Amino acid sequence: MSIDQDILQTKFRNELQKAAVNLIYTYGWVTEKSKELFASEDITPQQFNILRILRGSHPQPLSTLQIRERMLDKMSDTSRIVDRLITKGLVKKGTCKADRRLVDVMITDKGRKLLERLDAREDELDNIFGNLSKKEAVVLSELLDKIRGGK
Amino acid sequence: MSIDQDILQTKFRNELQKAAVNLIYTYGWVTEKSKELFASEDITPQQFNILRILRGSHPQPLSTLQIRERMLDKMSDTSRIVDRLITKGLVKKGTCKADRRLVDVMITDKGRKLLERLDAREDELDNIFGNLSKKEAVVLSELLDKIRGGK
DNA sequence: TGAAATTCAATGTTATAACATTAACTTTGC
DNA sequence: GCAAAGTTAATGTTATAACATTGAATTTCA
Repeated sequence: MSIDQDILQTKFRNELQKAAVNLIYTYGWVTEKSKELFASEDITPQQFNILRILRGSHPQPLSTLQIRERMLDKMSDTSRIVDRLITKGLVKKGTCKADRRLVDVMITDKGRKLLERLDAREDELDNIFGNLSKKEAVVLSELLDKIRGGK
Repeated sequence: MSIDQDILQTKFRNELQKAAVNLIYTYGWVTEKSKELFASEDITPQQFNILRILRGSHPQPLSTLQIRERMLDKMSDTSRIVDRLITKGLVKKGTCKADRRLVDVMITDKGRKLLERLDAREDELDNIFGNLSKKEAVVLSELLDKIRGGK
């Protein structure tokens, strides 16, 4: 369905505004879809993001700042999301011995097993964008890069 | 800058995943930019969204549900955002006489004056997408529509 | 008509974003 | 070596998303 029909606004000021509204709307649609998958493991997209980052570095621990640098959402509230993952037993943390300001955050076996279960369902994630061909996905990425390009 | 360089992840599983990550990342970039403009009037994007909807119907009031239906983010917490706008004196509400379950929400003169000040700066909003040509914006909208197309 | 079902706004709860501040710790410069 | 500056994680605050529940009001239907 086109953006004109999906929202009740019938006219846009210009094509740029229409594309901007469409981007915001489609983002909501995509995150909504992905949440369904994560909810089956009782985690949120941000919690998944941190788990994936920690698996990437395992068994090397990462500090809160290192995790934040690798997140899509740079300003996110890493300390508190990590604390929620600790409550769930999916990560653990301790003080870094070399620099006691830092914390060593590491994924637990339980956390890694959870990710393995999600790995088996990667195709469901890909299916969210399944209506696009590979070529269309490339064009989309190029256009998105270009939006941010001026900076 | 391309998405590969913007985030520290060097490889993606496929072009679909790369486009998905790029969409999420670019959404964050765009909303960040637009927030700067709204912050100059001390409102948030969601509060702006509701004000704009109410201006569209003025002087006819809308119920909470009617506002929500017109918002980009359907599940958003309309009652509480409206209450924050009331605190700021930008909207007012009363009980609908025809159906006392509903509330009549209407934009105030102060709210309309705020929107008029932002109207004068529409070009700043357009500039967020200014790196795209009109044709590219059309292609982007078509691709985004297609993502959601399969339902 | 009157009970049941439905609609609607308000409110409660948890997770997050974005920003500011604080306190602990380390590095720098003298 | 020590004071000042810088770094880091934690915490506080406000706004929001998403979901569930509640209670008031209305509609449906027997």
